[in-house]
Amino acid sequence: MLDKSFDAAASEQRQYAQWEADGRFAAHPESNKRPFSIMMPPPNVTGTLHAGHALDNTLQDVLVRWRRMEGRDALWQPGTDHAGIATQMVVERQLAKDGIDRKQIGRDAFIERVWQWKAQSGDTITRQLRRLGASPDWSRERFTMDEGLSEAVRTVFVRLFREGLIYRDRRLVNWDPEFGSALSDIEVENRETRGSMWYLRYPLADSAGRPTDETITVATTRPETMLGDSAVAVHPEDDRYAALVGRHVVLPLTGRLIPIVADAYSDPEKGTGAVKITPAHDFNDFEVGRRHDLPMPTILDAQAKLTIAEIESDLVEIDGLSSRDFVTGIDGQPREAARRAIVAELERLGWLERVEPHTLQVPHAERGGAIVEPRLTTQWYCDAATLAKPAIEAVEQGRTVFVPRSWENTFFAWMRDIKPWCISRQLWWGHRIPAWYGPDGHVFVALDAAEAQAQARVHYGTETALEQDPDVLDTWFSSGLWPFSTLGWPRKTPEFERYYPTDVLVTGFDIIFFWVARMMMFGLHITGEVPFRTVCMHGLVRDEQGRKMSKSLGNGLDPITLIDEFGADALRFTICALTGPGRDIKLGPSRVKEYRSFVTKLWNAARFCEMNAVAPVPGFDPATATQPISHWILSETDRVIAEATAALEAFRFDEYAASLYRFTWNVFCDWLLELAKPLLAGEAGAAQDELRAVIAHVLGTLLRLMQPVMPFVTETLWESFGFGGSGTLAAADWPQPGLAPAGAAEAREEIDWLTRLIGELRALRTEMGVAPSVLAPLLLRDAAPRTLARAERWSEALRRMGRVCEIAVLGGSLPKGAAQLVLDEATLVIPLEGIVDLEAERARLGKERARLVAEREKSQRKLDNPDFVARAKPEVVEENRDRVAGWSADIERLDAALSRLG
RNA sequence: GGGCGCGUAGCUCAGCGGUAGAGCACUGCCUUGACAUGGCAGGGGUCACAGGUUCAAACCCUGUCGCGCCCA
Repeated sequence: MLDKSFDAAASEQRQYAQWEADGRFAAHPESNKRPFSIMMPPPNVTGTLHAGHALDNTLQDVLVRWRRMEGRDALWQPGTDHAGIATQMVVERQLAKDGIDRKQIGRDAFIERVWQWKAQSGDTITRQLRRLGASPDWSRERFTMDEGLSEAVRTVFVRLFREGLIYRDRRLVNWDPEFGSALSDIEVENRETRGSMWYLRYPLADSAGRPTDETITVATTRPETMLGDSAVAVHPEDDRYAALVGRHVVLPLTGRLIPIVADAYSDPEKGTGAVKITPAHDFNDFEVGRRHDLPMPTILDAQAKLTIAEIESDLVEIDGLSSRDFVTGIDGQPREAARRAIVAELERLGWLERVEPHTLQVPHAERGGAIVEPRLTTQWYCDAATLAKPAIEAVEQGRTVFVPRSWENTFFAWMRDIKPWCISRQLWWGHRIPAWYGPDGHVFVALDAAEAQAQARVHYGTETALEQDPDVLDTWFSSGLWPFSTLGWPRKTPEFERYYPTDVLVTGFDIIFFWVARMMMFGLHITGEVPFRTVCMHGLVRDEQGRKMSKSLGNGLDPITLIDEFGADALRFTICALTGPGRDIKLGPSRVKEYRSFVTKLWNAARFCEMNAVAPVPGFDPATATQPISHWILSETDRVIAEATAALEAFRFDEYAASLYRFTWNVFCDWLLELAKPLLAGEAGAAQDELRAVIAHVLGTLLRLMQPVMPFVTETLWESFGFGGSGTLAAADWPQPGLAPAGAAEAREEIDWLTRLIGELRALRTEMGVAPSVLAPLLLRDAAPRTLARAERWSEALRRMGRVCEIAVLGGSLPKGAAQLVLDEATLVIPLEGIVDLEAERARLGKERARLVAEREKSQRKLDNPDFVARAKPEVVEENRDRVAGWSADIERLDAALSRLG
């Protein structure tokens, strides 16, 4: 006997353990089934499950569980990411609590600490994924810093280096001064910030290089960088400044002479139209500097402190304009302090013209939040533009398809304008770059130290000590290899042969650049094949008000709390129900609570079945069912199978959930079980046996359809009903339509008639204010023999659901105080003496008549339009003719009913 | 500034060329023997706005307004 309510917590623990013990999640590369593979986006190894993971993994789990039932050999590849910056930051903070700096303990000891931290917290998120019910093949779990995956990283690095697609370059890079590392473009987020626009006057120099009274005013948001200016740029077509191009200005504070150059980068509309050029501290200025071959002095160091080393020798003392003492005095100041000092000094000397409030975009490190500083350094780069071409083609040709398709535009836009990818990071935690340097700086790139040493021997002709590059690779470099490195590549493995390219990637659009693009580039270049055939993009999880979840708002949702409170099935179903194509979802406890009642509804429906001795009948064939109710529910079941399957095929998780919800609640519970009640409570016999067998069959089908989204409650019911042993629903067959036997169309019509009749009766009684306890006769007038037979057949259901006490044919005149209904060819008379008032009934029928007349008008107007009849599709015209005819007949019957009232 | 998306019932959203829908919320009735985590019935919408295409527009096109995101 089923408990009064579903105990989610107990079921979850037991079922999950059972599935794992039975190896239900395992891929079978040796099998001859058709493979189906999904790569789980690897979460941060030391992270915890957030709402975004819950969404992403629920969708993947639904797909995987469904495909397994379809008989595919499914590989859902799990694993975790070492998340270089994030993880190193966490461990550094831990050390900082004990007052330790990582440099004090050294690289090896620090890395040891990170591994310890990983060992301690590394399985948190995989445990949490289990709570969610996720069913990846845990036996194949991988970590980006596993030896195999690290070998893949080295192999790819060496290969790309040899192909010239990885190289070292000295150029401007995004620098995180707090962390002391380079970042890639996309790890920087621009935040709108209120700041100022400073207008600085620079004096023009005469031919001897001395300052004159003439000045040019430049506008800048970063006055402190003026010490590193190497030009002033004006637009080539800006008449105001045409005469000044080629002359020089004397840079205040430093006394250095810098040229005025013409460059289209300068926008005549902005500021004064003249802009200071600081090539070592601004990306646009860097390009201008390259075009005009300008010097590029660096004036901020790795900590973003002022450094004058590169300008010191050029400092010139000019009274009222520049001062060596001032400049040397602020050497080593943080950039903010340096700015204040420089602005104050310029103002004191009269070179600050004015200051205006100004909002600007300030680059911040995506992780950590430090203000990013452009900095001139030598880093390793990957030639992303070259790698992007085949990736773009693959999507253009549809070898990889985005769902929804519109994301392809975002992908194209970014890929077509991709910049060199800075892949080196000045961190300790990560894949160390497989490059070694000789004493003269010559670089040897090799799979390991021994191979590098061998190269050096050849190069130098003698044994020479080498030093490995201290830097590590961007984390996304290794995650870009995930679809094949997890399958054993670069070794030839059966897994790689079988599961690559993968079928689907499910991920949020926020990492389309970070991850999807990199996997496409690497996958195609390294293996020659796309990494996945379909990319299913979903949105972000927001809170119930639609706000982005953030630590600062404190509105983050903990999926585990939701699971504790409402059960994993409820959370999973909620996620599916809310996941429209590519749209953000608004999630919160109230939404999950809403859908928990659906889990409860299913449970109670099953309980009812159990109490009525509904149980699977071995060998039962639905095709042998004979009763209309059986035919009807089997054809409804066919429909839900088709709908659910089509929805999953189209990645429409919302439609999948909605079709299950509708069928379970509005068909199975509201009609099938209600109509079955009198039959189940009635005489035993073949009809009752058939009905029980059919209900059991439908319930079993329903459990199978729901297993992917609600694995726990369905598995529990599956076992209790004896559909199969414990934990076997996950391995059951996916239902196929075709259950309804011949004659189902007739049965559909009959049950449709019955439900319409009951609906009309209920509405009428409510409108008349008839208490449910009062039963009323149902008299049929002008009813066809078939209608009479149907009414007779369903008399008990009509009694219970329509509150009808007896059914009879009405030939003569209308009884006193009777209400009338028009249904198809028949008029139904419901005598309710003492309740129905003649005037009220007349008004009610009149209102109904008016409604039908209005409906008929709409269609008639169309038919009166010759263009409509001539041009509309014939079936549409026909449909409207039918409607008009139907309504006309109904109106006639209503008129008859009205005249009978007298 | 460029691109993408969204504006449909109080809320969350589906529908994307042929009679405006669902869930939740709301109102009324119902302690009927699966479920009050329930049942039954009901109210509620110039489908942001303005043009256009079409026999027919929430749906297609153009523009406007508002909101969001991404890229400069």
